[in-house]
Amino acid sequence: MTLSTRYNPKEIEDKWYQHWMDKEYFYSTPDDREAYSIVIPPPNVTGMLHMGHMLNNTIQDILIRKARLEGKNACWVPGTDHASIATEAKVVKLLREQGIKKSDLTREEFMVHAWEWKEKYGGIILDQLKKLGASCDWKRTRFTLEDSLSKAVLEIFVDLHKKGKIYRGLRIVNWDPVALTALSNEEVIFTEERSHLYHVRYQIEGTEEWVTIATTRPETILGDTAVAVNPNDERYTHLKGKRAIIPMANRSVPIIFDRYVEVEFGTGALKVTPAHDANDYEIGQRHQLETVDIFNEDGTMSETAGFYIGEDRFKVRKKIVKELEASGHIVKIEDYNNKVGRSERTNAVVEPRLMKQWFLGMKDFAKTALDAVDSGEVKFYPEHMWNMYHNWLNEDNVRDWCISRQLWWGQQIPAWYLGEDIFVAKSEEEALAQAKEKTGNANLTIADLTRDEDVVDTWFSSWLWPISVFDGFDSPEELRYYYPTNVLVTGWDIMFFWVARMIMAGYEWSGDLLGEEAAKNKGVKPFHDVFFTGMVRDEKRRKMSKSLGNSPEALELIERYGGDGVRFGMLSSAAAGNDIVFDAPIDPKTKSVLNESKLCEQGQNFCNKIWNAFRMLEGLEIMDAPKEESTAAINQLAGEWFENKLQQTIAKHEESFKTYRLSEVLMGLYNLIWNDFFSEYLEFIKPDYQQPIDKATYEQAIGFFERLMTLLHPFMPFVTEEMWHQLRDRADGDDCVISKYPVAKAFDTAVIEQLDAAIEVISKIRFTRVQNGMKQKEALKLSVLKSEGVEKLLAKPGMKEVILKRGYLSALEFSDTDEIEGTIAFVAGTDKFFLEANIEIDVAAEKEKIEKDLKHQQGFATGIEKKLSNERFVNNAPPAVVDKERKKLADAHAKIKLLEESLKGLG
RNA sequence: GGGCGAUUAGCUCAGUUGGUUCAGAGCACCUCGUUUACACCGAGGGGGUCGGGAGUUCGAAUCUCUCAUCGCCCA
Repeated sequence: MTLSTRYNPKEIEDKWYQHWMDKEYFYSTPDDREAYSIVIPPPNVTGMLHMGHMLNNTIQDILIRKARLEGKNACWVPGTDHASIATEAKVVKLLREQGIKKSDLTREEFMVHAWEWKEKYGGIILDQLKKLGASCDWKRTRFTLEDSLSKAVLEIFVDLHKKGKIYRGLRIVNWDPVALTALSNEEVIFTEERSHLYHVRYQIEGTEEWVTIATTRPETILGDTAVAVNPNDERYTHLKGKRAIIPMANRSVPIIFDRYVEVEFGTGALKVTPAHDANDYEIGQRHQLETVDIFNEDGTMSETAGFYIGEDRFKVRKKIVKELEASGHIVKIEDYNNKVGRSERTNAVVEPRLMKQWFLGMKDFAKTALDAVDSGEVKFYPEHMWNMYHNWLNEDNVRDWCISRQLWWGQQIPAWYLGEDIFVAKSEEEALAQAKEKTGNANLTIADLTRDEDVVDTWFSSWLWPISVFDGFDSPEELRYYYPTNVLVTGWDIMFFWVARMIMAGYEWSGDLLGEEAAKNKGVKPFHDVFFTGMVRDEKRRKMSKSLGNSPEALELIERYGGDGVRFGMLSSAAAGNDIVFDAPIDPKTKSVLNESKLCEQGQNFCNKIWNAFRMLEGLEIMDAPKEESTAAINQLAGEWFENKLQQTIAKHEESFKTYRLSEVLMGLYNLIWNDFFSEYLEFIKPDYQQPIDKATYEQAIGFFERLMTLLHPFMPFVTEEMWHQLRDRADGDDCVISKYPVAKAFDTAVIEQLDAAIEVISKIRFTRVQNGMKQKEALKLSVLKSEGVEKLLAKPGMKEVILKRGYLSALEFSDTDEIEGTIAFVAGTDKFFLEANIEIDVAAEKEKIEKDLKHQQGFATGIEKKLSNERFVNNAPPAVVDKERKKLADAHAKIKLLEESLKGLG
């Protein structure tokens, strides 16, 4: 059978993924083995695979596959997040297209539509992950809104309420006038936007005097209930006890003195609108001000405003400014950049509104979450992420979490109202029982109670994810086995939304759920390590996102370069934790991103190289024993050398894995496989054209190849599985995905160095040939000036033979003289070699080259001499370092001597 | 305003506790090479005073300070 010269990932990748699924290799149940568990950061159920997902999930897959190869019980739990706001918006939109208004539906009817949508379109992303090779335990696929997870949400809501941590309060909240729901602080994105600072004058009541305030939001004037100045501001002290008249509304409001007001800002006088600004609200609280809410929920002016009722706030701003200008109230208008908060989901400008909402007190939680990381129980990679985390969670910054959302797609808050009373309970029955007890009225029915219409924030379910995916709230068995999970791999952008909160939840509940003993033995944290991946950015360093259109299509990339190629590309650009600039170029003509990537191409080329190296091996004829002793010696030497290189690499990679330096491991394997194994080892053992190879060497090569495939498997699962099966006839179930990961063994650097020295000689021979326009493969004689070192080196069996073979030499001889007619000399290591040259030697050019080298060596030697003559260096530096310097100097001197002699020889 | 990170070859980035020629990788570039596993290839090469300045040290890409530029988080 002849194999194509091209590796074709398409059918191969699908074939093996199906095979792994059929064999249920990704399926995990608790057993005697050590568990290695990862929970996926659940992508939005509405989501499509993007570059961030690919990076994130490739990393998780690498870790989980490696654990599996190491014989651990690897369990990667997949799933999706119900994403209240995003999904509800999608469903509402779809219904609108069908002519159905959400407001015409009951909650129950809406939920039926929403679930239909979810079943039909949701979770496409999980299938996309399969294309990438993700080895999730698909039987465990979870959804944050499924029954058992929702049940857990209600339970912990009730629990936290009992503990007094959840409360319902009247606060200024972030209101999204498009999604028509409150948001948490984390869901508001502040960006600087160009706007204006309006200076507006208010008349002092009963006088002809005016006070000028500065505001960016003149439309809120109608909700003003005071004018505030700083008590230390001498400009305004005379206004004590006076009142100001609000333009248009013609209401009179007090002039108050509050230290919050910045004297330097604007005019030093501030209009106070307690209903529409968090700071103003606090001022209002301090001075018992009235709050006047002038907006409807959709951001239009309300009846209370009294003007422009029903018109949008931003249109009204313009109209009011015009009106104020006409009435002479505008003193001046300045250009001004201010921070505008927009809803993360709808991009609507968030309106601060005074509302009753449910909150979770964060003080204690924040401390728990801080301690977990401070104490080192939970480790962050990269470490500096701790700073951001710490900054957010410190007492001054952390604020209570608004957890209620005015939506339907989510877990409905388990609170029932009867008059002024609130009953929080897991079920209606319990709530009713509570109500009966409280009121003493045994005749109450559930119809007398009104359930809270709101749902909880999506993150209020996802913070339980590491516990709830193992059904930890129902039974401890799986939790005791898989929890704490080994590592969480996620982008740092959801550090506060999710990571910090999972830590809080872990410490809050898992202790009780695990039971005392298990909690003590295993710990209650949700994960040991958090590996924060960087954001994937485009050429201009913008975050890749669908809305910007700057992200290549993930599936297109896989289609083009194969899953392995894309995995390689993602990872090779992603050093631990740093943001990555992905190389997908932008078409200058269309301005749209091209689904191309040099890095992925490199990965694809790597697959092809592996494939072709195998084709060479596969095409060899095999004989029992080598015909010649020299061949046997070379093969023996090559095998020894590569075995040691391999062990050296494995050991190094173990260290890198510990700190999640995965791209380092991948590049290491790339070099080991391509350079050391293919370019050196295989070339050493490759027999002459159409000659057979001996069985032992062939077996050894296949053995190396096989181990390399296991090592590479976590990174490039498809090509390695394919090669695994090409390399040998395999019994059923003998698959690379479950092969045995090599354990690092001792290695001998001396063995590595010796052959490396020979490789240097070979390389110099080639260089000499290229420099002098000589043929690469013309058999030439090489001589070497006798030295102790080179004699010892060449005495090693196979060493001389390997130089002869790879240098295309006719002979390799020792010489006693340091000048040989008709040769070109070069220095390798500290030895001088003479390559036969059947050409006219350009003496001048040769001299120039030697002089250049000589100059370099002399400079190098001078540097070291200076160092060594410095007493403080010799006395203070560790002896090993000094010795190395001495050795370096001796080598340099030896080289200088050889070069000088060569120069002399040339005349 | 508070905090974090970055600045190394034309480009994208590695460089772990300061010490093996440590200044590196990939891509790009240049020269040569094709009946020999692979041109998605092979052999060889050029290219950076590690953002500027100062300091600590026997020794600094690495530590400290400072300036500059860029990016980000929080207010």
